[in-house]
Amino acid sequence: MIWVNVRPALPGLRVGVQNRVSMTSAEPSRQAPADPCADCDARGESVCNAIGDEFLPRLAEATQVTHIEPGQCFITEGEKADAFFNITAGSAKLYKLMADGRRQITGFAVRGHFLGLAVSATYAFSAEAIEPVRLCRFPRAKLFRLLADFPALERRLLERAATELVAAQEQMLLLGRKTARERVASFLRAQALAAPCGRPRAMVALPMRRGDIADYLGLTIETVSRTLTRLRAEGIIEIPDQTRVLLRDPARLARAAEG
Amino acid sequence: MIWVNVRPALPGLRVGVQNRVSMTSAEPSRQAPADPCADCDARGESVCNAIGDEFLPRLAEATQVTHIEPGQCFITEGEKADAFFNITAGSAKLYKLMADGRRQITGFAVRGHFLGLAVSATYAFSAEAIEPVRLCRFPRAKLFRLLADFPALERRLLERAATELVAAQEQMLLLGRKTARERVASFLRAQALAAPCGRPRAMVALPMRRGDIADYLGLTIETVSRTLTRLRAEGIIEIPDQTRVLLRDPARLARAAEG
DNA sequence: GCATTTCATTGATCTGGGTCAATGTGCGAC
DNA sequence: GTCGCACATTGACCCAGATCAATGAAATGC
Repeated sequence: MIWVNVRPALPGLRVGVQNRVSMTSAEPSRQAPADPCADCDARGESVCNAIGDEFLPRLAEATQVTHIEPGQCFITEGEKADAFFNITAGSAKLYKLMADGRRQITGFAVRGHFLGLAVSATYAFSAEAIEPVRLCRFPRAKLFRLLADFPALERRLLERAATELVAAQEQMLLLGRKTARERVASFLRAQALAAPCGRPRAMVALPMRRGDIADYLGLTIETVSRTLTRLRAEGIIEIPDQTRVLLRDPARLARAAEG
Repeated sequence: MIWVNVRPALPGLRVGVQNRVSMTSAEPSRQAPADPCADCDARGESVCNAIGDEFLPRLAEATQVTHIEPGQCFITEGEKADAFFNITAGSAKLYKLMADGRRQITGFAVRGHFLGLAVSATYAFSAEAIEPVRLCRFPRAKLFRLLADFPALERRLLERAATELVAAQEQMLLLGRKTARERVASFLRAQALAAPCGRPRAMVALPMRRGDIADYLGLTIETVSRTLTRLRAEGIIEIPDQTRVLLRDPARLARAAEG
């Protein structure tokens, strides 16, 4: 039994940190603003917006802006959890591995996602960039100090955690009880809704590989592919290219996602 | 395709609330203590222990002690989420249902478990007592006032949510990628560890039905039963009666839970 | 006591989705 | 261009676990 949809690439590859705060000169410039948090285009979607504008320097002091290339791993399951992350651009996959290589992707993270909430001393999952990722790295101690000083931030994190728990329960239902067709249909619907920008869209971006979708839905690459082909044959979706799907008939897709 | 391991019983049955605080007379008695929180035998395992002894009257004022009989439902998916719950005795199952009756149990809750963290206006899951449950019911508004006044409580809830998220990810791995044998073995191990009292025990209590285990592990009753029988035949476990399992060979059970 | 109900176990058979294998289909390098 | 590589798709076949069907084994009622 071989379930490995992972390519043999570089697990746990570590990535250089680019600390914009300390690198920045006194006068702001277009490339490297004096205060990365003030100019942050992900502030609207991020938990950090619980911190008022007047305290942005304090926030900026606690974080480091980092860039991750596709395929690179920036969190490794089992390693010491010494930092938290807020994704401000790009997309990543979060996953757990078994000893024999079986993989379960537990979620995809996009702009505004906060990672690393684990209480434990070590990370419970790994995270790898799909598209180029820009993220803010918060050393553990600094984040805790922020949490102590800004109760609103803690409240925001609690809300996030609760939302993720609800999503996790929905995913358990999918993995435990849905058919392959229902899983793929549910996934397409969820991706349409979860798009970083606003309301549901007919054109869904799928930056991840088929193998990633398979490992997220508890299926094989072949079943994902066949199911997409069948949905297309039924006129429910179109597949202009490998990374995009057009939802032609959202109502029938919704029905396909349930019984 | 029929997956329904639910018996046709009374969904959404509501339960009378016994408010001990207001019912209690001025002088404490053995049956109905003046301050239920001061005498709470679940305080050690509960989030409320973030609130110092000196504020226990305030805590007691915010909650109602309630008793739920086995089979009765005290949270119903989709209903208005107007309260939170802390279980102080007994055990319950948490689950999501599909329109055709397919059910996924997302977890079992025992003493110390805090339920209802959903941000949304409605509950994302249902909860039904397995053994007689005693719980503290916190009206939404009162809990929020507590949270505002006791940051330590909020921190505790955040820790709980993070822990549950980690457990949910582990369960996704189980549901998405493990074989029936691995699932049952993982479940038995987890139950041995999650016992309300202290460290792992060889004798594991299984108060839930086989159908509940099946709906938790994404299997059928028959597969759960056959798998338990096989583990017994191999000398890994003993099954003195339907509600208990003795782990004879924890090491081999651990191996059975992985590859 | 016996009848009834509920739940668990066991066996026989079936099937959705996994496995194995071959065939597209870009896309970057040269 | 065309070679090579990485993915995705498609087809043939198989098997773990679901389904269907009895049969045990406790618990409850009368």
